[in-house]
Amino acid sequence: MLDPKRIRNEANILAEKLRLKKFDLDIEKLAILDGQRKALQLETEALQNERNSKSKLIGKAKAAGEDVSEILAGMESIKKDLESKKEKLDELQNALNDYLQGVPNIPDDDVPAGDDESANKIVDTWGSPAQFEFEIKDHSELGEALDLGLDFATATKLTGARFVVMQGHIARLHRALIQFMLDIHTNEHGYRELNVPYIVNAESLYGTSQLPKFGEDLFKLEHEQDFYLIPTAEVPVTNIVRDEILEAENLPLKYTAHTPCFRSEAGSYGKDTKGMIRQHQFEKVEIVQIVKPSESGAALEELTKHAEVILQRLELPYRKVVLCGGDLGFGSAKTYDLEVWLPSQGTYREISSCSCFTDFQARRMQARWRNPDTGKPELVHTLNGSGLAVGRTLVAILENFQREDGSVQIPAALKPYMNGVEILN
RNA sequence: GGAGGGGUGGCAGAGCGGUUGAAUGCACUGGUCUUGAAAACCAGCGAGGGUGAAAGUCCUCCGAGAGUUCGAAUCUCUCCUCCUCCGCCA
Repeated sequence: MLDPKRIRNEANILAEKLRLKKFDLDIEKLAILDGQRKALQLETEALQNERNSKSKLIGKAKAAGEDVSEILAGMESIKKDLESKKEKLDELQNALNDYLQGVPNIPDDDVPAGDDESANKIVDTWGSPAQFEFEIKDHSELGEALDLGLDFATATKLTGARFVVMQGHIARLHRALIQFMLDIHTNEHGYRELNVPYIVNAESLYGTSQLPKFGEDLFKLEHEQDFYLIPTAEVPVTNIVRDEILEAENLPLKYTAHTPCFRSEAGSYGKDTKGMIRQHQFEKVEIVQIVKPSESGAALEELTKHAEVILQRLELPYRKVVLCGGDLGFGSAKTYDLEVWLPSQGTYREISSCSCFTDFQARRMQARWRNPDTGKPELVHTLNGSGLAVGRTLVAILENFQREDGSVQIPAALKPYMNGVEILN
């Protein structure tokens, strides 16, 4: 959520910036609503004040044994008046709040303009795609051909479309990737490893802004309480700081967690129907940082680098792109996508998305730090990125390290995790 | 699942219908004292919001929500959550 004060004071500037994100800020509607709010709030609070001071008078008078009927006389009308005003005020504030909840974050100044992904800018390219002397296969062909490999048919029986069963060496490779990623982030990049709930409440989803706008992407549980399966570890991990005031010396907080992610993938029916690219359940190693506002720009660069290291160690060719305004996520001020080379598609596909949310999530969560310069609680900045999406990393390895006979070489960096297995066949 | 007891400021812990946003202690910040530190003493010290140029001022918040009342941290109801005991269980 944006700062309501800022919207009040700089509506035109913000509207201009939000146009980059293809969002049309309704300044007029906001001005009207806020004008009504202001008037009504003043009246309501004046009435509350009157009620409070008269009630205190009654208390005093009673203690002194005096007659209170005179003071009591006007109270009934104040009460009624207050009740109706309060109700209207609540309605107004809800309407304002609903609107503000739907306003996306302001893009950073260096975010390129553009309507869709075609306007994203390539920042960096690492490695070069291998040249194959034979006809290449895609990951599902490769995986299904393996004796102990990918088994989509069984998963369909067990559950339905967009799930997979991994067997034997592939399952091990999947597990090895998780260990490998977590080890690097904890040992080399300074993140604390967390194990978190895979089910969260609605409040947490509001905090990181999956709700109220993106509820259709979530799996909701049938339960007395509003419980949801997490769509990403970002939700439980970032919400750790919800309603907290952090001490400056404890910042930055750097967390990593491996979790499954559950997405209903509503509205993506035609896309990536084959294979493991888009599943209802996949696993991810997430990295999250909670930082002082002045440090969030540098933190995004660092965090993205941390995700890149994984790709480099795995010898997977990739490129780094900065998302243009139109492609930027709802809460993000700036996002780098890391895209890995997929030989079967002859293109780069997203394998990590690293974003800085500035104070957007922090305001929703009331996640603050005590600024020693002011002594006051101020909002933190939050960042997160995939480091990396495990299923897609597995796909990339299968495809990039495939050999003519359909076997797959394991990248050297994973050898310590594979119990001697060097080739999948 | 059953039975009982709790949830108050950074922490501990009073308050159980009226001048209580909340005693007291610890912690923290500033000051006095001291060569310096400690101790002692004095003062300050929750969060969110409105309004205002500012000083200030007003409103809201004692797990959450609803209710009773002129007035609720205090009374009633529902929910959440924690602890102890019993049962079941990976």
